[in-house]
Amino acid sequence: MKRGAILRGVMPAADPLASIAPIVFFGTPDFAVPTLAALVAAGQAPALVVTQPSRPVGRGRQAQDPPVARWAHAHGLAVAQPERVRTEDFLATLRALAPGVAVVVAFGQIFPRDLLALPRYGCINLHASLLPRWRGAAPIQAAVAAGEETTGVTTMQMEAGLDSGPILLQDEVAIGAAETAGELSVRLAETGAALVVRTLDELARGGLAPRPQDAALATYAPRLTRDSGRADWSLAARALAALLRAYSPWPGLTAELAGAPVKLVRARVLDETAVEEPGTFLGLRGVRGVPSGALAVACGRGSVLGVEELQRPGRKPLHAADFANGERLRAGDRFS
RNA sequence: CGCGGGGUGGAGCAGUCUGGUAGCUCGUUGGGCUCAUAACCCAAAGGUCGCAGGUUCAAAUCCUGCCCCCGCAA
Repeated sequence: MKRGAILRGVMPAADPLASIAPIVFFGTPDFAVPTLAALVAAGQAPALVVTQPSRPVGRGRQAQDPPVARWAHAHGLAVAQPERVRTEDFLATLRALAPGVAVVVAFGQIFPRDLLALPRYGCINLHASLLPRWRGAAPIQAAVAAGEETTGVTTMQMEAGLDSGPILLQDEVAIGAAETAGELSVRLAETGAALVVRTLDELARGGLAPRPQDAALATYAPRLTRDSGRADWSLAARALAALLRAYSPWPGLTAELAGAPVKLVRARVLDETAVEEPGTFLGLRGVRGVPSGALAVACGRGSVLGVEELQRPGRKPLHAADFANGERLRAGDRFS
């Protein structure tokens, strides 16, 4: 083929993408899958997919491969699942590949300097925020929790600091008024996948102009923990609603009622005011578009939250009216 | 054999420990009342108590096995 082209006097332009090959992909959860798929679709299938080892997951008994591992296996890609990437063994494996670039998306392990310097074009990370805003492990949740209306995705050149590397490309994404972090994450993963493909393309053509981050504008989004989600009723209903969306589906926002935990599954700000103590149940309210209504609960500064769906541990999520019936809720009962 | 909760009229629950054929809050249907309401009053329909076996004069309740649902293990 090549030869034929030359004979016809048409020098094939060297494929620019060849210069950054081979690609090594690092990623683990669902968020990383669209990027991997996009690379393959763009004809830039990684020579190696690195992902976390299988771990026991779910109610069932068995260890399960992380989503990226499953996808890679299903599509015949080479997969490595090192317990730790910072071992000499693993670095040697990588060196043997002589990667042009590493693409890192929600991998879950910190890269040692040796690894950062290993690929000829370095390591490129997809981060789910508009850096320098929301560096760290939970950028999507942080943006939603802060009640922001816009966030985005960033590709950056990785360096030793946490999400501090020079910005390559960014794409803005609007946050829906009722959108949960889980839902937003799905959209950002898609947007990010396209951005990564574009980034690699421009990298290969030499068209990227890395912009250093303004560290003064940086904010941090620490990893959420299981008990991040305690409902604080002294907060304004608007803040509580934002937190609820941010902590959905994990870790969830939990309150206490009658001495036992209740998870708040869905809620909205109600257009009314209350003089009762924060946490006081005010009654069942009709809400347009919500057949089962909402439990009105007093929050900070007289605001009122309408809880539309809630769940007791070990039970399935219930709509407001069902919950109120089953629990024999009466106005004046207190959440805490 | 990772830990734990649960399956009772259409919905959500109580009753199970201390066996004696089923109750609560809703919904549904019919009627009444009201300017009006996820308001109120009256009446009615609707249940093989997850499945199978066992113990017993008698099982939702005790014993055995099985099926299904869900929470937590970042």
